[in-house]
Amino acid sequence: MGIDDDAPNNGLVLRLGLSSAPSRPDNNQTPYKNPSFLKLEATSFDDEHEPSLTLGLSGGGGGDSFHVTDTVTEKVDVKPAGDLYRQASSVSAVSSFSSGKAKRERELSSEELMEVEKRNNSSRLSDEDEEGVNGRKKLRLSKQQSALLEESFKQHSTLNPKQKQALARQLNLKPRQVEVWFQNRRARTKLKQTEVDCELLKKCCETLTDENRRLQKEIQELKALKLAQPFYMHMQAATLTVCPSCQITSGVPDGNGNSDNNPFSMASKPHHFYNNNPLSNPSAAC
DNA sequence: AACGGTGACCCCTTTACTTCA
DNA sequence: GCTGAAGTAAAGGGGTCACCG
Repeated sequence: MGIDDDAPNNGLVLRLGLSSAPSRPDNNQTPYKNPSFLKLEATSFDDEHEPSLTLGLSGGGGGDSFHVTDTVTEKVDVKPAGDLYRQASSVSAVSSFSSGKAKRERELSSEELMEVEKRNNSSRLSDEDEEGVNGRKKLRLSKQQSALLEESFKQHSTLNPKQKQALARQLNLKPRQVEVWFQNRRARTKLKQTEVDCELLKKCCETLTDENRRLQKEIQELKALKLAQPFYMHMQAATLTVCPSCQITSGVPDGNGNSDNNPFSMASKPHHFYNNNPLSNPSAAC
């Protein structure tokens, strides 16, 4: 991609970058696996290629992308942002002890079980337990409990065992319940973030599509102008470089092949945006 | 040192219950 | 009162990592 010396001078490259990999919560050992951060980049066109824009939701192994091609036909290819970090692993290598129940029982240490049993004699859990052992009863957390959990979640989105135990004691819940609540809470947070990202991408897509349309129009105009006045265009290019879309003017060529000074040098030095919000730069080119 | 088993923890998906319009 | 949607607690399955023998 890009423009070299023998390429037509009207090749333009437009890039827009957004890549904010979020940092992992402090008290977790495993590497951060959240794939949902945005990366928008790269459009190019010249005489041989149709204008195109590509929007990507990057970080998941390259699988997630919007692709917008052409100003007329817009192809949108969206794959769900699944956890590709895990999808690559084997189909099924399940331990013989990994059945659900065994797993659950395993997760409750004997200490916890005793504690739970004690609590069941006196707490609201036992009050709501009357449906029977097999029935899946739905606990509704009290406002106080929810508030405390929320407060705790604000401080750290994951819990270490001590924190979990303490919180469970404080809330009069099973440690497992606290754990599950945090899991669900993290999931909700992630879902919300995904929705926000999705909206952001939609807006970016619209912006870039508009930009693409506009630039294509400019190309057509420049082509027409070049055909009509080839000599004039040559002189103009040799002395002055003007970004047609934003009217930024660079200096005259220095003879060193410095891209900054080449006529219509946008391709070799495109306007990049490194901040985290492409919407703060409504014009993708400028 | 390499390896397999195990426990702990996490995430994702699904299920089932509750609440509310 | 019934119903469907939304919210959410819990279950189940599968993955990673650390530890141990």
